[in-house]
Amino acid sequence: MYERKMIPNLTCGLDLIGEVLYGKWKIRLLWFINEGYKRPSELQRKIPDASGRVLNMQLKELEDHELIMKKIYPVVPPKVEYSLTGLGKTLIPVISVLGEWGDNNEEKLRSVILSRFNDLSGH
Amino acid sequence: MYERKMIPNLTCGLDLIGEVLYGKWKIRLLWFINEGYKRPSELQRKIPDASGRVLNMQLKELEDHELIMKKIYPVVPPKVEYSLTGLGKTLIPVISVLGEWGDNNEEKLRSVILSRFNDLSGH
DNA sequence: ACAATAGGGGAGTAATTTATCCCTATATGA
DNA sequence: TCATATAGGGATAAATTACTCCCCTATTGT
Repeated sequence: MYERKMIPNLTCGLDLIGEVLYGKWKIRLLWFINEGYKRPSELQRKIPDASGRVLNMQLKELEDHELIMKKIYPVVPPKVEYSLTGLGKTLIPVISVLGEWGDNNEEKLRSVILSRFNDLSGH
Repeated sequence: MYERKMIPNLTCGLDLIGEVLYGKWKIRLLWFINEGYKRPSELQRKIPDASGRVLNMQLKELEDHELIMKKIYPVVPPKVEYSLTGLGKTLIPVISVLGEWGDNNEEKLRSVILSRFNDLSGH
């Protein structure tokens, strides 16, 4: 397991939210859990670009940060369900704001993001 | 210069905003530019934990993504001023929402973030 | 006997991001 | 003559994140 070597700055609110949301799939995981996709296999099907291994690691971090809860049913084959904690639920409107800004500026953003790639392949 | 090998997914608004805000110092740079700290040396003084080199690279990406504008004065010693574009300005309320969530949950967040570090050093 | 299902984990590696070190240039002031 | 301020960049190292491969558990169904 990887062990961090640098201790993060936690001087302001932006540092704090950054620390818990930074992670390629975390926002999406929170979103889908909020929409009712609770089981790891369901989340995996919603996010096929990520491996199960990686989703699992990010879910673990979300759990450690107390944004989600994990319920393990003692059955075979195993059954697990995630749900948002109180803290996690308060993050949903924040994620909405992010998504809305992206949606509102979709064309412009897609254009500027992709133009950097075109410039690179040009030489 | 590093050249990306994987093309990002840009399927929804969350992908798009993630692409332009992902970067350790970017949100802070936007925030301080909005507060009126326009020159590279001023920004460097506001963010002493980052090297000038790194800030410069992130400023360049913000500029490529058309969130900020760069004005170069042809004087010696050189003078440069950054300012938010129209698109960049619309991001300020979004960043506010992020910061407020962090501020509102400051104690809780600090606690869960740091407890992971304590657990690690425990063995 | 064997595959399928559901969740998980170790080891190793690839991709990416961030940091460090050391240069460039020019004018001003001591 | 030498340090300072100002903005920047190349090369490389370090840190971090994400991925791939292969393994384990136990039960149900074929």
